[in-house]
Amino acid sequence: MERLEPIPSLMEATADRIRSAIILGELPLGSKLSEQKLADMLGVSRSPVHNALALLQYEGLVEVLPKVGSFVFTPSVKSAFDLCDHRAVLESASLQMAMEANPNTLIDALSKGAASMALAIKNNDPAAYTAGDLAFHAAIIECGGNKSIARAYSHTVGPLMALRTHLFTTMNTHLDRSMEEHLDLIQACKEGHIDHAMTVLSAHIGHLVREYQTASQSDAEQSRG
Amino acid sequence: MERLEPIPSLMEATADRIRSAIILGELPLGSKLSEQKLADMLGVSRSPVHNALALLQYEGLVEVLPKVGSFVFTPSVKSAFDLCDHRAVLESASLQMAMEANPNTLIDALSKGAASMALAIKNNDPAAYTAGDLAFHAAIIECGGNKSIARAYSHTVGPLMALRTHLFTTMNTHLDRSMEEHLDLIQACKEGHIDHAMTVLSAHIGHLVREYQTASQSDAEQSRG
DNA sequence: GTCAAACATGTAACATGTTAGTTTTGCGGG
DNA sequence: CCCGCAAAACTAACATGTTACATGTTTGAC
Repeated sequence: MERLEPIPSLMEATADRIRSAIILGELPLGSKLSEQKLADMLGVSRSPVHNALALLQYEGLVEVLPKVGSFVFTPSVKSAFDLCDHRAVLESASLQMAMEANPNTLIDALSKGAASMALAIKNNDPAAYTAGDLAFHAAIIECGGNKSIARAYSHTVGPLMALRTHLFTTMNTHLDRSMEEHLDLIQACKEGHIDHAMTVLSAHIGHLVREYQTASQSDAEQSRG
Repeated sequence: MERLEPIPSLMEATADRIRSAIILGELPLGSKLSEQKLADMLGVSRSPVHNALALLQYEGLVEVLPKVGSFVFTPSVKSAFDLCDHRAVLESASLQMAMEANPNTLIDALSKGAASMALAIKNNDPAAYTAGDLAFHAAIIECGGNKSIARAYSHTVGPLMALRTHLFTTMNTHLDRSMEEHLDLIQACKEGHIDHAMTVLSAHIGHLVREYQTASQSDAEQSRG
């Protein structure tokens, strides 16, 4: 019999709902999260909300001030850079590990991700593109085969997704260039050029950083204007 | 006025006590942690214990099976490797960042750590040596200046400390070689040879991995014998 | 008028009762 | 003797009452 997925606890379900709300931008950055109000809103008691907020604090999406309250995280430009650099480090290392251990598995997984991204561009479906992008990069980590790195990586996903959403109005993602970089990466892997692949990957994430930077600058200008 | 450090909550204090007990080997690997019994033992109610266990799960020191119980983590050889590799990745990256940003600060911090380690060897004080070692490597991360990486790094510390304790009977740490590697690293930094410094660092952590491996093999043989 | 101390209010942390799910055990049938 | 099933004991998850803390406001002294 197939291993069934564990039934999510109420706490986890609560965390999922709050996380989604943050990532989707329904809860603005920095806004206060009263445990009582969240409990009433979600129709549960305070316990699961309390524990869910603790979990989200570990993920970096929520900041908890003891005895005062919880708030949606307020990322600085620096922290966005840190997240991106961190991600680049983990992905580069995983890419190298994957290429040394089982390059074909990696290339297959990357190709699959790239295919769904290409389809998304064709259909002009940004959400699908983002999903494909996530899968592409998750595949690198997955193929690296290091559980500890995978865990750390997963903790960068939520905050970066939230950033992307909240800066979306001013972010103009260059889908074509992004797509091309992914294909370059696959090509480098196929040719066995690990160093070049790592360079491409770092550059790719570097572009993401620069987009966050310009987006946050635009945001700041809009705030002043 | 200097910023005072925040008073730890009961939950955090509870987590600290359980963490220490695991790292010091008072709670054996894989042993069951009943929330009720821990609460009675520590003289607190179940709530802070429950939340503390959730925190320790996030740190990787305990595994929680919903509705069943919590257990001290049971590291496999693979997971020990993963932790070491992960650490090597984070430290290498931080070393590079620190060398590019403010090499002198880094060298000062490393020298300070190395000094206390040398003193510990002179006094034949293994605990002090471990503390100096921790400070040395923490300094690399600190000087890297990336908060996201620092957070991930801190999550590798507890499990690795616990491993070290539990394998201590069979681990014969080569203090002299370890000390020498640290000094080599500082020298490479002073000369500005970033690549060489990263190589030395990776090799140093690689030695740690190999010690875990031989120690766990000895353990296995003892179990059979 | 200014400053500080008492107070009122709102908050999460903690304690504990209740519920629901899991594991173990013991008994009866094969 | 072994297997299956049922019941009991145990466990954590959840709900909620209580407490202690943080913070903003008012008031009284100077």
